[in-house]
Amino acid sequence: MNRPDAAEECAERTRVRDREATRQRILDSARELFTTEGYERVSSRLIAARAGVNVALINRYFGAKRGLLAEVIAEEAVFPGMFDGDPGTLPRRLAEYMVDQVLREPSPLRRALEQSRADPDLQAVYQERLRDAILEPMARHIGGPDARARASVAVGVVLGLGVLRRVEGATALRDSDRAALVARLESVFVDCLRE
Amino acid sequence: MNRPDAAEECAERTRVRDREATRQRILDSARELFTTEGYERVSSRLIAARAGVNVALINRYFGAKRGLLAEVIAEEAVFPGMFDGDPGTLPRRLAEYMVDQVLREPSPLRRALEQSRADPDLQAVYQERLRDAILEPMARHIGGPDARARASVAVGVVLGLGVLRRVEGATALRDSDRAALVARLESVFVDCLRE
DNA sequence: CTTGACAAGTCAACACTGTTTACTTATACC
DNA sequence: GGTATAAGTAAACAGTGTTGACTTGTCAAG
Repeated sequence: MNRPDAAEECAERTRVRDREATRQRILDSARELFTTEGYERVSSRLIAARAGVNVALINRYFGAKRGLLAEVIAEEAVFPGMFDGDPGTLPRRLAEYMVDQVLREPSPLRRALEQSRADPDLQAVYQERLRDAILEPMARHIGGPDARARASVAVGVVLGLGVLRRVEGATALRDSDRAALVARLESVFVDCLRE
Repeated sequence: MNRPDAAEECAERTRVRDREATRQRILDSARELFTTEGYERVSSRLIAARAGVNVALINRYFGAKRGLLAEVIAEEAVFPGMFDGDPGTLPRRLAEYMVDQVLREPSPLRRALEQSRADPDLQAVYQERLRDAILEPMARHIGGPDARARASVAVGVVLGLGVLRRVEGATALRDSDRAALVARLESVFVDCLRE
């Protein structure tokens, strides 16, 4: 049916049986769909169809649909380069990062991932990511006493503004003066992080 | 089968056909299950079974499952009495509220509802609730220029600490000194809200 | 070159979800 | 007392994630 001629299948020969290539196809399809549609809106069958593979391969290669999301999350960078510079300028850099994330549309993947936090099975994935990629690096970066507690408050602000932007749109913040908002957030982060 | 005798059914007579009572039974069952299990973990059929009614009645009375959650959310108070007192003491009261919400286990319903934010169809419900029950009251309460923007930042902090507590457990914050944490958050909220 | 083993890929089913439609039945009013 | 109307029911629909048995391509050893 879909193979009208055995000789014609050379046109399909670009896709030989290749575990790694197939895995990557699925992963690419998932990332694209999660990005544009969000985790819960995308079905396994759609991901598989878009990747041109069989549905069962998702579970074969990733255990389950959530394994796909876990992998997509794992390969996404958070706060790129934020914890490298001078710790004294971290509040300012955080403030600018937040404003530029709040004011402009957030990255589609970030948006999709934030929409996918409810899946109970994903809780562990998010927890690990939050701790290892954000909380701990920030705590190490600022140093001093109670570094983790101080970092936690700052991270709380970051997360909260993200939620506000997603749920309510953060319209009031997007309409306000950028410099004033950066200054306000900077002093907020200073309070969060000071010893 | 479940009616072995027509005369015996008088034992079941406590439940006559009563629209309002049935509606309430479903609502109670849903609130209890959403509270203990979370929205997505609870199926319509389970809610109906627990309420002792037919599944189809959920859609008859609430349109859809999400209508049930919307109603549960609507009847739940948020920030009780927070926007009544002196606006000058709002940062302190917010800080204490957050610490006592972060340190102790949050109300099960609040926890369940926070876990249910991913459902795309619920977005509008949460948005309306956030604006009408939190953002606008707080903006009115603090007054002054850019009240909505200032309130938005404070609400962002509130939301973020909730997310942090739910995802990561906010262990570092729960282990830190209560008075110090209240003081830190108070100054954070002062920064958020000051003109 | 042929054969066999193993991995890659497929298919159909399972158990579940929320929702709808057509149906039955109890209640209250004329 | 009969009947319209609402309350309640049963069964199906279309969809989900997931699984196990199956087929088939690939590659190495005989």
